[in-house]
Amino acid sequence: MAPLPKQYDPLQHEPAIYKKWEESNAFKPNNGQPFKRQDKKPFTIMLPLPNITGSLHMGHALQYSIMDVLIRYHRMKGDPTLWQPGTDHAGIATQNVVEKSLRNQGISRHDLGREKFLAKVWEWREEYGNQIIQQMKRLGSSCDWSRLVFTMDDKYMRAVQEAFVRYYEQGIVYRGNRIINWCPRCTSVISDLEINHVEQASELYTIAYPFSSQPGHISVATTRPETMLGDTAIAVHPADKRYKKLVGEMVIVPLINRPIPIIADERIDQSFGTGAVKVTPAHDPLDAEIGNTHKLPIINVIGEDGRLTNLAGAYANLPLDEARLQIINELDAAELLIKTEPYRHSITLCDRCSTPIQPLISRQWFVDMSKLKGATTAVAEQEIIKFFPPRWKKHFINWMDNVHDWTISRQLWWGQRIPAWWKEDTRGTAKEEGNFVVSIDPPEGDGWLQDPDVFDTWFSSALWPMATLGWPDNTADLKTFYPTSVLISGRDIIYLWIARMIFSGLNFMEDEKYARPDQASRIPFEHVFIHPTVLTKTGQRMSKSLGTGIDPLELVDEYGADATRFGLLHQISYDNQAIKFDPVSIRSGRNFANKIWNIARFLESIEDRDQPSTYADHWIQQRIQQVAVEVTGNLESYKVGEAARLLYDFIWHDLADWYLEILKVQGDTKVAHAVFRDALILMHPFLPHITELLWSNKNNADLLISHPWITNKASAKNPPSLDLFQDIINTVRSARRLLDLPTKSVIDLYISQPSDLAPALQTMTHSRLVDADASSFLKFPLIIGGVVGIGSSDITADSIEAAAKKLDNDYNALITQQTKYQQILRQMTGKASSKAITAKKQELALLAEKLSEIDRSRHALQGH
RNA sequence: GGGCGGUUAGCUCAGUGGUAGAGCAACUGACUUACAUUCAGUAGGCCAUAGGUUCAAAUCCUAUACCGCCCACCA
Repeated sequence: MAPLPKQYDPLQHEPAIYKKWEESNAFKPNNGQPFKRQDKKPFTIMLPLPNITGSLHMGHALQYSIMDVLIRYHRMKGDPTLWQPGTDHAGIATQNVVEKSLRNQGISRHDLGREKFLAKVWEWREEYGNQIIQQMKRLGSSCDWSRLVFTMDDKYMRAVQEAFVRYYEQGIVYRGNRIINWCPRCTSVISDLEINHVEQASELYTIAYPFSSQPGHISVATTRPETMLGDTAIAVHPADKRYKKLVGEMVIVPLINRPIPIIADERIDQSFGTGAVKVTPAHDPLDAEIGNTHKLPIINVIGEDGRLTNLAGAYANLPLDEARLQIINELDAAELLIKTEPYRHSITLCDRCSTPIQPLISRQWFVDMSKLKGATTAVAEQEIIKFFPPRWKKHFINWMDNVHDWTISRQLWWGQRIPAWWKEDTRGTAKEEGNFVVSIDPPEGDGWLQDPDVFDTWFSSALWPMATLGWPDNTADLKTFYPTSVLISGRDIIYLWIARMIFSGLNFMEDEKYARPDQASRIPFEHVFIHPTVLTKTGQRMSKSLGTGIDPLELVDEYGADATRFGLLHQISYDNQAIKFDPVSIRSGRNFANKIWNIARFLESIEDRDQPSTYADHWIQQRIQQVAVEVTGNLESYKVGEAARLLYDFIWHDLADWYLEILKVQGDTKVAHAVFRDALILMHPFLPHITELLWSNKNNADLLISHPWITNKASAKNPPSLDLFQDIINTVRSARRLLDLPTKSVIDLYISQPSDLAPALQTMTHSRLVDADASSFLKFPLIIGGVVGIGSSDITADSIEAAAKKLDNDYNALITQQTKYQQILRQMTGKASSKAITAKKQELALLAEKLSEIDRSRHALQGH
């Protein structure tokens, strides 16, 4: 084999290695072999399905790195391992993207019509929809690509429809006319989870509503005067003394002269504004509830186009902001506008397009959460599903406790059509019951029209763990891989997706057909691992629109996939909710890969020798066993960052800095090769490409990706320690600096304890060991006890003085410490555990020893 | 309005009861034949503040401040 270059070039190797894996079938569970009677439980991760509009960002890069580490670890452990990939049609997001590109050509989707528009979306999807899959591969993700699923595959859509029909039959899905969040720009309803509350400067208007049968008025504060056209009551708190007598009176809505009653309701806050509130049941969620209680009429004055409706009389068709201006002006002219004051309050915006949301009443499909939340909360509460880190359990339960019914219909074109049928196609006229049929196929007979609406994207992705495995059929895959092992995600989709998968799974797997006797067998996954969010170095959110994003693929191109993965993983901690990403860590990942590369080069270059094992050989063997145990433990508990750091420190410091330096002089090369081989195994999940490459360079017949993990237990109770050796070397090195000895001059060295690493010691310190402690030697105490003596003709009077000063300083520092420790020991006596006291006494003994060593050294110095 | 995180060296972060660590940056030295994407070393911290528990607190408890995130129907 040609000699390896000094520097590892990841770009030259990574794609070819990936190809080798793909061709080997390693990504498939059991290497693609049919399942026999499995003794081992499968390990399965469902990929949080990326949108087809997506391209890889930093958050993905981290998430996929974590998942790939766990997948590869379990695969090597011998678990039948499945990483199920797929993409999401992403209704609103995709429709918006395609609409935007059409708009650039001056076309609206309405110009094309539904069918032609959908054809365009499919075209777009063909071209760009799998971009992120390619990017995942570049990162080394070992998904089973043969199972790639798209949420609008025929089979998947069938499952979605099936779920809807079953929910309907169970009475969980219903069609209702209720107040919902309407986005005028998306022209669709959206769910409570797809809105954002943003604080904004605005005005609070106080408006006079005159009494109808007496002089005077009642004052009402509002931030949205235009909704007054839909007012059907004024509400006050029943205990409010100011208004008690007025309850039951009628007032006139200004400008439109509609009489409405004053009602009493406990939901009113007496302390806010005037304590009297206008009630607009059609356009405010709280008002809708109040209206419902008091059986108030509902007047829809805001339409789905964001303009006022015909019910707004003279204001019909006006855009909202214009209507507001006009109404304020007219109120002012009529002297009914009492005051206008600046006011900060939060408005709701569409999560997708930041358009202000209009609450309005509309006929939509809903999932009745009251029927699902109990079981869902229970599996979290009883830890049938476990959260990592555990604090997310509380978040989850809290959200479930307060969850509202879920609006699942969307007025979009791109998506999965709702399988409901009726005779008239005018939406809204279909009655709640009796006037439509819910079934996958159209009902018998002519004239049935399908509901034009599509499902919320999350309704379909909620079925992901089941539907990708073949549900509603009770397939072999479903039997084998469901429940999956762990769901790994950022915290942003805990409610949008994770919660919905859980209640979908619990509900649909209950059917006898699946033979799932308890909740533990129905849940979609056993663990939920919430990983940190990736922020910019300054703690900002990474976003394309803010220009704060960093493209992970650029990092991959510059430093390689392994370096990018490792750099990210090295930065995370199990308990952290966010990392401030610094690209320097990727460079350091690249350096680490290079370090590994050069360790391999070095091991290639040394000749095998038949030397007996040294103490260092035993030490490194024990160390890697320990590391293997700790890394394994960390991976089992999702401490991926901790595992990465452990490996980094072991490889760089223990193995390269110490062991290999010793090996240059003495030691068993067989041990070195074996330890490095084990290190490659342990590092493979983190740096899959370079480890695979070096593995094959070592003429291993198998692929590392499929090689068994190290499962030995750490054996030695008192593992050998290199402390003394390291202490000697460090002490000699700093003594050299102190004495200003030329780097290359060979010194005489006496050590108080013998070492079987004497040859290495001499080389690493440029010294010649001597048996006896000559009186002319300068003595330096070791940290762990003992002393080294240094003799050299290069020692000058100046350097002796410097050494004396240093020793004095050290001595004084130790005296201070000794005093402190003695005091602590006195405090501890009689109160602390005997173990702690013994430890403290030992520390003191060591201190005393060091002090006397220094003292002797000082005396010796004075002799010079 | 509620909840959850965080606050440790210039920067990014480890460290869950025994008196503080790493990497990067800075500074000093070295092209030591695996690696200058390297090696050896130096310096740098009242562990946010105030109380409390304890022989002993960065660590446990309580408040406060600041930063971040999540949830929420205050017109």
